[in-house]
Amino acid sequence: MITGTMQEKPRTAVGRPGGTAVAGPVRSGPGKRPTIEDVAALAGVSRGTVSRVLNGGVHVRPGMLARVNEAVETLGFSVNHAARALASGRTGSVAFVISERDEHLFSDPNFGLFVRIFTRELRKHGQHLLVTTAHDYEEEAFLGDYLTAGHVDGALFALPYEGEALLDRVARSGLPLVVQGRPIGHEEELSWVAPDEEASAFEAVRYLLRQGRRRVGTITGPLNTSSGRGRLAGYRRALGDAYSRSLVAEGDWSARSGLLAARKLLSRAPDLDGLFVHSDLMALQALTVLREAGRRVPEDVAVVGFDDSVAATMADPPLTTVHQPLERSAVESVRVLNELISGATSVPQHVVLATRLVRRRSA
Amino acid sequence: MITGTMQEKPRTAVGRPGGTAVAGPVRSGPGKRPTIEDVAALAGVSRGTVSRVLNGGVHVRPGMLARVNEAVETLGFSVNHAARALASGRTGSVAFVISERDEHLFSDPNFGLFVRIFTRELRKHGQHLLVTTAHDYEEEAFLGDYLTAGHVDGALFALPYEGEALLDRVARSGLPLVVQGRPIGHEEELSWVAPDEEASAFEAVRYLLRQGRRRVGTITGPLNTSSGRGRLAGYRRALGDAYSRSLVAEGDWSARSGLLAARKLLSRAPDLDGLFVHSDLMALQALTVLREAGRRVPEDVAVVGFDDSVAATMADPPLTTVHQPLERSAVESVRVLNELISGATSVPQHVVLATRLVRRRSA
DNA sequence: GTGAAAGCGCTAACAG
DNA sequence: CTGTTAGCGCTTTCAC
Repeated sequence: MITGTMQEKPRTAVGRPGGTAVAGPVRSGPGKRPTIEDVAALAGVSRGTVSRVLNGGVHVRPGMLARVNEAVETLGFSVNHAARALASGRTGSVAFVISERDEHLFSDPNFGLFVRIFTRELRKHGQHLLVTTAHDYEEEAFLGDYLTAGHVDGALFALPYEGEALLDRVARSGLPLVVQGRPIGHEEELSWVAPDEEASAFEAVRYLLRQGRRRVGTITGPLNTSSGRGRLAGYRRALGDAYSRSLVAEGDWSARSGLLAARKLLSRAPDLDGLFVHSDLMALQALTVLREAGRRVPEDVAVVGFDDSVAATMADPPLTTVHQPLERSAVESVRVLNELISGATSVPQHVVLATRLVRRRSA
Repeated sequence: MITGTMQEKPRTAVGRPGGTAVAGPVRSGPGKRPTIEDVAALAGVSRGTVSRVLNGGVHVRPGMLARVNEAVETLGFSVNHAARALASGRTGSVAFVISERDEHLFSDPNFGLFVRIFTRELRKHGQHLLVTTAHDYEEEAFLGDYLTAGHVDGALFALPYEGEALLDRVARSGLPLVVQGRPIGHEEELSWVAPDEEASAFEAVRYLLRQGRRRVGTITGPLNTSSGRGRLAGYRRALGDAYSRSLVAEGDWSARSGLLAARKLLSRAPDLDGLFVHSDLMALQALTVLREAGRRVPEDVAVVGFDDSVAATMADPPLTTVHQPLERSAVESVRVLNELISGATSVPQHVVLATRLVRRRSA
């Protein structure tokens, strides 16, 4: 229930008529940014020399260098990006492209990690990271305009779903790009970095089987993603003849879907004694369902999750789960992207990273 | 405990030697993007006409327009951003600047909402949103380079903490900018959009007092943010003579800090019968602490949170909380920013938005 | 309406 | 090492 508006005036907009101006460096003209020419004039050198100083100062006498830097300082000069990009053909920035039809990614703790590592790695090459998003078809087209207009030297794509139109378009434009995760339908012609989903799942399920579990179910991620599919494939290979459709329930990474899937599984296979869940978040829900159904974990049902998230350590019981080398993944992505940008490599690169099983109490 | 590496090979990098080339539009030269000149030649018109078509097609005969568009299509042409920006002085993009020393913001559900609304609003003006971040001092300086180099026409700053150096620098560069939340120390000279923190807190606490609560405590946000300070000020004003330092505990928005603060408060003031918490997340922890201490909510202690987050509805009992008009806030920010960019306004704008108390079961 | 031409501010190749 | 110069691709007057 809502009590109503606390404050009657819906908005107060207050312009400040006089007031102190924001302090700033000396400007040559009113509202005009100083150019490299202004710096050259003040330092008493040529435009070329200033440019050299700006680009690392190689082949410049220390004396000149100091004078130029001083002029830059007093003028408050900073390079005009557009001019530099036009002349050099390089922009010095890279986009992290997130096409999120749902809002999954922003609440994903991995997302922040990726941004952090990307930023750090790119900075080593003097590159800036721009996070760009699209939430629907129109925005996707608009973002496509941006990416193909030469704003960036390359793009890092977040885990795509099958048939993502934006990925197609940008790939066709020739912009160097690296995908996080296997891009279904583009495994060959695009570069990507991904954990070994199939092997991870295979090992996780084998681990359960070796403990004598005979009825091992699985709650999958969405099957239009390579993660969901790859993990299901590994599960299936590990189970072999013991595989049965009734042991599989599809989730969509969300907590709610995990809850529903666990219930479905339990009703279809009441003799379930093992469970491999494609994400920790869904696994946590499964734990709740199992408890409510009176099953002990791991005594009655052993559970393995995926992600090695913080939540996994705090679960009751703490979750045995698959750890992905996310940092490594981000680092490799930037490395590959820069090889593509520099032209050091022209063929698509595919990097598969090993995972490891983190054993805790749930299995 | 970690069982070890699942897969021996740490990485598999597979280049694709032959393979099919990525399909793409016709290119004039090898690796060269078509220019406006190529389009002009193909359409049999001048460069100027093509430019006009590209910029809305006003003052161009329909026939020409169609021919040019056709040429654009067959060439797969898209404008070179750098050249356009250099010639026009406008970039068509706006940065959302997030200087997050801790990782708070990315896990904040509000963050995704801001990105979504900003993107939507900017698109109405043909502008792109770039999310940019800095995690430490060096990255902040690097981001400052980016923002002051003319990459963007303006910047939207996420809720800043006191004395944020980046904000200072960018403000001094003259780049149009709007801050989300009152920027402490720059209230006058910068433009900002913020909820009425003081009034919100005042009303929330008065609501508790009107119920006959006499010992109302508060768990604050960090007191180096305007939110924390403003809400504390409103609390204090509402309490009047009943105010006491022992009723105040500072948190930092994190769940853990809420837990600790609630415990501290309860031990310092065992007769507590009301609690105003500056965020729902911290309030949820307080509920747990109160329950563990054997206090019933709301019978023994009435609790009011802040944010009206999803978690508030699912709390036990559902949380009475202050709803902020985040969407409105984002919309206003973009509006003000564009007034600044276009020059329609040259004085700083200050927008204060009303909030409303959402009454549920906890108070 | 349309074409021609003058830059936007910078880099990079070339002399010296 | 440093100055000179020719563009980078586009917008935007200015004539016609």
